[in-house]
Amino acid sequence: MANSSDQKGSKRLLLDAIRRAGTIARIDLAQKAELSQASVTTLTAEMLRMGLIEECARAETGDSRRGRPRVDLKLRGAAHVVAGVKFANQSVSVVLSDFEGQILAKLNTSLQQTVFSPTTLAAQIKSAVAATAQSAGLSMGDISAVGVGIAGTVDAPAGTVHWSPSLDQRNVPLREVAAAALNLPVFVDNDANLVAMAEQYFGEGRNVTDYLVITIESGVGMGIVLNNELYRGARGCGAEFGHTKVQLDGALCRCGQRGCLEAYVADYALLREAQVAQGLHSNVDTLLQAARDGDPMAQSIVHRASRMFAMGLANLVNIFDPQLIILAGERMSMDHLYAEEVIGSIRQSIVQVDLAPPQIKIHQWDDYMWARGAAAFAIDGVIDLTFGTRIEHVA
Amino acid sequence: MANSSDQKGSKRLLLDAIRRAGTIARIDLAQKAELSQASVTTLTAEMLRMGLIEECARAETGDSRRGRPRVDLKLRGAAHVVAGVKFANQSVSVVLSDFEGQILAKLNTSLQQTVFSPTTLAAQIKSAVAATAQSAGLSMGDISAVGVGIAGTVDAPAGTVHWSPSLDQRNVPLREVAAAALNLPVFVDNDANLVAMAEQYFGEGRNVTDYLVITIESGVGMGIVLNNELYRGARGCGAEFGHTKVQLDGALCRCGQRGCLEAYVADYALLREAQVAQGLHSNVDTLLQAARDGDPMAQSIVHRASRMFAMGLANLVNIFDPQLIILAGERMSMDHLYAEEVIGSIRQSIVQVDLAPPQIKIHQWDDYMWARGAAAFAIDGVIDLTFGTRIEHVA
DNA sequence: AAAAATTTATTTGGGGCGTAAATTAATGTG
DNA sequence: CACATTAATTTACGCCCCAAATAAATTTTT
Repeated sequence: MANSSDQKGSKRLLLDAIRRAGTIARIDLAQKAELSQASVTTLTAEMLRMGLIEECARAETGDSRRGRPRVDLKLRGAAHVVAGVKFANQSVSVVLSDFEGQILAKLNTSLQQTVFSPTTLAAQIKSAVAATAQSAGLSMGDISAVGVGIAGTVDAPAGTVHWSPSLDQRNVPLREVAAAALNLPVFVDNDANLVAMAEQYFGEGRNVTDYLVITIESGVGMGIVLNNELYRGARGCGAEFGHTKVQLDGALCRCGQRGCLEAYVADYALLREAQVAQGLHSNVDTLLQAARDGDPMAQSIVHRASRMFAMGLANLVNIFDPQLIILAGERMSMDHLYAEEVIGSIRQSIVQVDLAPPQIKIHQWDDYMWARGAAAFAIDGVIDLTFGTRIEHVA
Repeated sequence: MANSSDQKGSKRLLLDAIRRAGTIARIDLAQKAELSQASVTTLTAEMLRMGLIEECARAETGDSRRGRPRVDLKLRGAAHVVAGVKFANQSVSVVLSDFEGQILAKLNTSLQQTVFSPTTLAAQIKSAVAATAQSAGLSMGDISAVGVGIAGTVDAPAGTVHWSPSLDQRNVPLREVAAAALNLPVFVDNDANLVAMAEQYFGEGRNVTDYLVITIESGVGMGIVLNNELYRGARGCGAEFGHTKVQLDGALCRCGQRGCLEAYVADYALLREAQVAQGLHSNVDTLLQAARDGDPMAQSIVHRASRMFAMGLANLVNIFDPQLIILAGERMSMDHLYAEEVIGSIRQSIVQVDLAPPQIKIHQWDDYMWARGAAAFAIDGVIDLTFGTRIEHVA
């Protein structure tokens, strides 16, 4: 009975510490990972041999300490190339990343349909990845793993998609299907979790153990990282922040229920109000501009959305007491929700204690935020495969 | 650099498994704990020698299997006596428990004041524990550890109380103070967490890894257990479910803010409405009785409280997607919040997926629920001390 | 009743992992 | 150049857990 996944393994621990630090000397690594210098030497030597990390010249800081100089270690970018795929409603975006997280290529492809069968969806992923690889002068054979993010409820450990707006079937074993099509290891997760991964690997979550990541796309998503690990809930359908209720019998939501946060802050919610109010403002940008220009109706719409959003966030603080909340967005059209006013409002709605309230950081990403998260997920998977901490399901 | 607390240790793992199972044979233990039979033999032998567990005759179930019969193991009750203390507004309740969780004695003492200095509070604890011990024919010397639960914000790992309604100072190192007074190891935690511990050790949480425990006393409390461990948040002031907002600019709460769940479902909230409505119903019981008797005003008050409560719980499900939610209460006066109607309402307000929704269990405890939780906390602490996984802070 | 089969528990020998302490390496200082 | 200092490596060892072999205790078969 091999204890398959309960121990992360010290190598994994060190690799994570190196990634978080960027570059770090062995002696500091020993301290951070709470291992002896001897173990660090042994384990890093092995990882050097495996090509996962490399030594690098120490940056020329005027650190004229005497004694044997430290030698910094860093991840070896060339160790692996992974692809991150975000499957959205209208498009597929792909990022090719090296092992350090450096982006080698990006590509966004628009889709002709919105709903696919599992095999055609896998084929879409394959062709998108192949095209991206080609643009970087690489072939599929150069890629070590593919991370796929998709909206819906996903059982990530199992690799199955219980339901997704992009799939015409339920309970699809997407990891197997895609792995067979691509002939590569594939890792699948809910798209909100991807952003949390992106923050953990490349963003604001690098040196924090417990945090929440909130995203606003067309809906409102959340990723929960506790004790450095993604929290997924019992059925893999937790973190549905967008459908927490902020008003009894409130506004009608896309999900069919009433009073969901999403029904107050999402694009469609703002536009719904805008139409009633004036019959104009066909898109969110013009609505927001009107609010900025002093239109009272527009201001009222935006103001209520902000307050509802602040209330939802304050509830999260009261429940989780996280170190940090990251508001991750790709569009500035949502900046009314990320304003200082909102953050101030949150501060006033949380339980007051002596201690400083959680940090709230706004992290603006580009359009490839999700795909980068998928790439992070793929890197994570590659490491697991390398150290045998995850069972592979590849054809 | 001893890695102090990152590994739970296999002995601890086995002990927990034995506790959860009640009685269990070694071979099943090996499977549950994912250890080899060899390790189970070795480790249980050691724990038998330490007196923590004991073999017991197999219950006479008609299991006429052939082969060497299994020998069940169980916790050895006599291994330790611990005290659990719940410090409430008007009273101190104490439970003396053996290592199995069997209650040896209980005692409730009413208090003359509500606010104490740290040393007098510690003295109160000491005299209450001593009196309870005496009633069971025991002395302080027979007690291995004391768990203390207190309202307020508590940093349990550090043993400090940042703020409590029972203390006249802030940031009190209550563990040290009480340990010095009692000359025993003391463990302090927030009272809401105690109930979660009680459920984990003696209640509905025994065979569940991820669950929430909701309590209603004068306020609304929550304990979060994730991955078999109490989640405490970054500052130790999370899980403030009672102060999550369910209504923008809603009813005024004791905490000074508006729209808190507590301001809709707590005793004082119901009575506030009752007064406005009719000027009668001086206590919750008569109000509830009036509602049952068909009084429309009373029904309206109770109905709204139920709906708000359901909304709050549904939000928790949407956020955590737990396996189980336990509604733990000591009084039936709150049964309107625990009714089937509420549970049905929750089911309708959560994100709908194919999978079965989380279980919701109602667990009615007696008045000593909190003190039993404190005892569970003390047992946990004793085990940590025994296996050296926690640093002791005793005088 | 003895032998065989079956199931559980223990013993044995060994391997992996990480450590403390000693050693080696590489630098600055006087 | 000796010496102090700091970092990294090597060495020897201990702990923990496991697979396999063995022992123990029972039922079934003959």
